[in-house]
Amino acid sequence: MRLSGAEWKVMSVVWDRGTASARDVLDVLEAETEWAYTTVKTILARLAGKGALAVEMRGNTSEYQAKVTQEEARQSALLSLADSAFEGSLSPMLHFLANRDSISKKDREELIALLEAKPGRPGRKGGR
Amino acid sequence: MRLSGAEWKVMSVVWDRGTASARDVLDVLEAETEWAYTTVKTILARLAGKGALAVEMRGNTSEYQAKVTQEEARQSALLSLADSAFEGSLSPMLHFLANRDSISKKDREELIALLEAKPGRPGRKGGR
DNA sequence: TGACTCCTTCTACAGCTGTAGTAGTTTGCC
DNA sequence: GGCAAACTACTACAGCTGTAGAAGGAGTCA
Repeated sequence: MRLSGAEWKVMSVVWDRGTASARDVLDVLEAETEWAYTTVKTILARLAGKGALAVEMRGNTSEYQAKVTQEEARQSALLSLADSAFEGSLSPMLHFLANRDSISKKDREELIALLEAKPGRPGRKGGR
Repeated sequence: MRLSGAEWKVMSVVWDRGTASARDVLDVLEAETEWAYTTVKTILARLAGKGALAVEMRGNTSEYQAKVTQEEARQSALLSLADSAFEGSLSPMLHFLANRDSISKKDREELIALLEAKPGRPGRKGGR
């Protein structure tokens, strides 16, 4: 499930709200975009078309609901970026990020804690 | 500098070799793609057009050389992904990655070492 | 000098993305 | 019951991407 830039914006609103109409999405995005109502509709339709959203008519209004989780979408975006830009694996990406000096001390500490907290997980594969 | 999937493949070869002709690129990529020679040429031309590559004629052959580093390209790809999918900041992305249980024990240890090795950099902000 | 081979530039075309407009249907209100 | 508001479905169109084909110049070898 590959999402385009505009699709991410729309999905974010739906993830946030659980369920949303085109109007809801537009109301939220009005702050950051200048989209016309029909632009939102088009993107929603495309998302429904590719199976990212479920649509249900309520009265004369379509209500949209996410069929993929944000986690899943994020993961697949990261994998796809790793694939094109980081030799296909997440770990060079992590290394790259961990090396950035734009990471704050606080972040670093949190991350260390996170990484240390993870269980050993010796042989397990095919997670989730 | 936004690179498309095909452009990443081509840039990778150029980064690897320092300088490359279309033929060189094709030779390397023949293993993983089935591109025609002219496909490679098209992508090279687009990359030159957007300033990612410099071109120099040597005999009757164009030699291409990277004008952006892999680091820069990776960074901007990550920023752009962070922007669309992770609320605009790298740290949720790092958190997300660090939380994946697909990270090997070895990676975790390396990362912890990396993160711990970074200097304190106390008050500095607005990085790079 | 002609046939190959290799390289170049130009052109093409379909699918995806951003961004809507138009027209037709429902609905709520006076 | 009719009009405005809101919704829907359909259509459009330009720019980007993947993927080439065609045509033509140049070096090379018999």
